[in-house]
Amino acid sequence: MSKVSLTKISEMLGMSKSTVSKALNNYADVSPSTRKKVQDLADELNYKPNIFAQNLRSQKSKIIGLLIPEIVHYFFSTIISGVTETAEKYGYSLIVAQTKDDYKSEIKQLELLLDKNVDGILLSLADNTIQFNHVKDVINQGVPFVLYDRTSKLIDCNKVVIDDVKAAQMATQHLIDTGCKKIAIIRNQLKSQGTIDRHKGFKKALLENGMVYDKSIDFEGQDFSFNAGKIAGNEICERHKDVDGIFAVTDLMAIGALEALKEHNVAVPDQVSVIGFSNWFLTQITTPHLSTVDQPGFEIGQTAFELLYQEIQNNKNNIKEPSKTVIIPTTVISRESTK
Amino acid sequence: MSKVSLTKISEMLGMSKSTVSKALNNYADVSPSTRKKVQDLADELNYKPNIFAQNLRSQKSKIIGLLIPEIVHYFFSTIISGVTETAEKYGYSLIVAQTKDDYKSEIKQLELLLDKNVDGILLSLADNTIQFNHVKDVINQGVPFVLYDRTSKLIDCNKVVIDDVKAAQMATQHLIDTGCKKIAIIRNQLKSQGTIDRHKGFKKALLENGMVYDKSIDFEGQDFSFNAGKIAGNEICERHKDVDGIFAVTDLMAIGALEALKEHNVAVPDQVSVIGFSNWFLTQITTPHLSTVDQPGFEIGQTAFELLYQEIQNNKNNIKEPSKTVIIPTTVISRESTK
DNA sequence: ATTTCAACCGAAAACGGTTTCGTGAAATTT
DNA sequence: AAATTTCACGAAACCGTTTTCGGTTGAAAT
Repeated sequence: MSKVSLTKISEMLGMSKSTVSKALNNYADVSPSTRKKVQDLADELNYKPNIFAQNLRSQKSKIIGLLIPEIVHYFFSTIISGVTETAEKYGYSLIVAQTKDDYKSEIKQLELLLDKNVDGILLSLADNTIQFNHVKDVINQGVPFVLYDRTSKLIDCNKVVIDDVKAAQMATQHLIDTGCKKIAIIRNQLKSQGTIDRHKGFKKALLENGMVYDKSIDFEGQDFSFNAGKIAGNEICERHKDVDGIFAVTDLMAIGALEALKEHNVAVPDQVSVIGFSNWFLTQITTPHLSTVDQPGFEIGQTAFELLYQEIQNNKNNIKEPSKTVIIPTTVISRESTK
Repeated sequence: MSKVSLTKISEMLGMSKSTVSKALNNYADVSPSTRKKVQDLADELNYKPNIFAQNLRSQKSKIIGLLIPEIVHYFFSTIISGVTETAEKYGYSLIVAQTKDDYKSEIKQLELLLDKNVDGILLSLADNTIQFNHVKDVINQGVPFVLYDRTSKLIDCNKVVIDDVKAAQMATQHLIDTGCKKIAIIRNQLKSQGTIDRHKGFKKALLENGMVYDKSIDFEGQDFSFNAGKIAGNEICERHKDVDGIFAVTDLMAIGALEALKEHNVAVPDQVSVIGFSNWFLTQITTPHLSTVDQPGFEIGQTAFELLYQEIQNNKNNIKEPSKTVIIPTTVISRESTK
């Protein structure tokens, strides 16, 4: 245990704990000689200030909360990684918890973080969160708060996101640029903002290139799983042989489609091109390697923390800035599944 | 802010803070009527005890530290998930940090956690950690501590692991049972204990089945990546056409080998069977689906926390138990890449 | 009428730092 | 030599809770 306290040091040296504290914290009003005496003894005894006492005094913990929909998920784990690394640079630690993509759990986890008195909170909304009083409450309490990735226009706070519309548009454009004439989309239900926006971007790209949006090759799965992608892929092989390009709103669906094409002996990309979304690790090890849109989780995490840190500083200095939204750029990554 | 403190409540009610505290904490020596008055006002004002003060008093934070070699990693993210869920049940939160599989960083992160006064630490050793004074120091300081997954016999503490020897033996046995006569192993250098043990298990299975260990089909890659697996797979296709089974010590290597076999038009599993190790998510979406050994991260995380919790309780009650090692069972998962 | 004993409450110490403010001595300025 | 400033330090309040240890009641037992 760190049994050695400030008080003990002060007693050993025969001075007051005020002086000892000031000596260690580089206050001006302590002479060089006593400063040295104090620091030497502190070093010798391997003194570490008791962080609980410091927290109580400062009402700060130097810990922030990171709330994640789903930890076991490539994209979100890169976000954890980005946040931890950046937080560490600023001397902050991270409490990580997951909402399991559930509204109720989100409320509960938020509550738990508040109970811990974290200095700030980073949140990506659960899929089925459509009411926001719980997060507005947190913000109104003055807790520094930023939303990342899954956000809502109904919440006024700092945000860091990607432009899903634009990213999907670019992905579709990539298919068009490489010669696709009839492009299908594979997606889940139009519930989450991400899916809605990607769908929008897809249609926008078609429109801008004078192509028609054909509802019969707009495939809606039950979720965004491998299987949902495979089912859609099968449909395409069996009933829509004229399709020569597929945009899937997640890599997993794209890979499912890839599997279906393979089983139907359809050559990728010669007969059909496929592009996914997110640039998960596994896109690099499929055959063929999957073209996709890079959704830079590390950078999103990094920026999210930096925004939060700014807010913490502003709070301390009593300045109030208007909320801003940072858009992290995405890029199309062209691999073997497109020409 | 939670501006309302115990002291304020006591002033409003005209009683001492001792009484208020006791009323809220269900002490016996407070009359039902005052207890009710206190609780009612506390509810009305939405009183939350200041956790910094509680921490200072109890010298506990109800936070534990989880040190991970690499966050962006399927296996380790399942561990985070298992630990958080279990910790939550016991009212604990989790600080997560990564060592990037580096000895120096491990020392530093351990130091940071101690500075935060966490109630306990969970660690999986970095690959290049071969000296253990830093962790022995932590243990000697009396901080509850358990090692998970990557451990060392040179450290005396609670551990939770899998039996790599046995798991590898079972994987190899599965190949033998499904008719393989000449089995290659693909692995990285024999440095980490995990690899050493899996290699050992592989040879043990051969021995017990009266098969010879052939050094020429023991492939050592530079790391355990997809590419290393693919390189070995190419070697097998080009120079060892009699091989009819492959055991790779990681799923990633197995998938690399799968890719090489595909490119050489070798049928899996008809000509060559392949089995990996870990049961990463991606083994379910390769073609063919990869047989593998399930390494249950969630359960490892769960057990690791429970051991730590036990240790925290024992510490509190001043009882000292001998260290124990819990072995989490693994199972062979037979999919399409083996017969 | 005195002792006994619950039941109920509060004063105060403790946890371990930080920070304000005051004070005496020394150094400097008039 | 007197007035002023600087320097170095300490006393004490403070952060908000928990917990020990008495003390004051009123009722029951002697």
